[in-house]
Amino acid sequence: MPHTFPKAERLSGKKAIDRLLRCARYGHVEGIKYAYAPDSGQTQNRLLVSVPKRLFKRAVRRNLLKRRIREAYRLQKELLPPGGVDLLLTYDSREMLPFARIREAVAAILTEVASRTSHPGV
RNA sequence: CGGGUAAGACGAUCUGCCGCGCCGCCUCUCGGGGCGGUGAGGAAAGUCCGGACAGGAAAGGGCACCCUCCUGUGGAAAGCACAGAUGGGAGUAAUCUCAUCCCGGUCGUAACAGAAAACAACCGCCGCUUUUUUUUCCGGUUCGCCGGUUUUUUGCGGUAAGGGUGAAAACGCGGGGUAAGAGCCCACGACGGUCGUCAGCGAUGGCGUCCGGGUACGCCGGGAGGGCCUGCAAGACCAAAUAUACUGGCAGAUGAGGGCGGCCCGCCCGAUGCCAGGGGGUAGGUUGCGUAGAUAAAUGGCAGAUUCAAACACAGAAACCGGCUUAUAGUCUUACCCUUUUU
RNA sequence: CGGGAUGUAGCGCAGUUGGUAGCGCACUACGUUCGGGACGUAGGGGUCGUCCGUUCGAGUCGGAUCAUCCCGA
Repeated sequence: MPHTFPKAERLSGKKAIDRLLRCARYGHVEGIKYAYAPDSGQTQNRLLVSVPKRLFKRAVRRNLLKRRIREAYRLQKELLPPGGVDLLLTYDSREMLPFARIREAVAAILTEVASRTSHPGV
């Protein structure tokens, strides 16, 4: 699997986001809250990244954190097999976490979501 | 050498791997793929001014309301820039910084302190008057006193020099003058103004001349110039689903259609129902939009090298343009100032 | 993104032509009561969001800055 992140893998549009939030199941690891909803009808997974303004007032810092989260997802996306899963990652710390910590957190989230969506009976 | 002032520039570069937005070309199994190009700032920020652009309102003009206010030049304009003028303030200095139209008003304020905060009054000083003289002194004496002077006291008047408080005290100094005093008068100086002249495009300044005498701040009025309101979430276009103005067709009180559990019967409610066209209009999309131009929003991650004390300043375009203000590690250039040392 | 508004005691608010910063509730002490509440008396508590400027003197006037809140598809 190539480590790419094209436009089709980005979650956009008001209806798609409404569907995700309405059907979402939530979780939390260190520094990041996440929500996911399977069976979006798409063949690939889609990702939405958010860093609240109330945590970081400066746009430069929000942009940097969003880029780090996206990069962490791009490099580790094989942990979550493609199957129409929509995923929302929301930053949830007042500290600027370094890239290594964010990568670990995203890996944990992807592993957890993959186990729950691909083996629903377990 | 060190410290400082002013003006200006930069505020990372390169290599490897992976990755992103937009544009062009090629390929294509129409999902995509390949190649090339391009891709954040000096403030992109705050939203403090101005302009374009867009919509709304409006015959024209005035009042009201709001903003601006020394001079010249630049500029589309600006609470803009540059250069200057006058008067303060900071600094040893280079230099920085603040203020600024004109005229008027029985206009207001000046806390505390102080006699008084600008009208005056009070203490004091001076003149006249009254009173007290058992109590100062001098002169005259008919030895009873008389006149003057001094002290005390009453009233009237003159005066703003003195009152040392305050952030601020009614031009300064010298002389004359007076009962005592005062710009009351005079000389010099300071301040404000008239006129003349010279310099300057001008604000203004120099010189001469004559005149004047209560300060500071604020408020209100006057003059000149400018200003309609709202803002890209403005505005324009395309346009699902649902409801529907309007038009046409069909069915319909001889019951269309709906409800009672899916069908039949039965019961109940009952005048519109179905189809097609169609305008406005919502979600959504396109445009507005730019040789960066997205639409949940692109410049990043990892490793290394370089100059190096350190690559860790402030900070991310969302419609555009000209300014202002604020944040900013560090580096460089030019001019100048100060201190110390050396020559 | 574009428009607005507000910061004063623990909380809610006053505070005009600049001159000792106040009110209500709350708090502390005392009184009252067998005890508590209520009531009465007395008292404490303030970088007036922050930094400059004007002034002899700013909560107040003029700038800048920070924070919070509201409105607009």
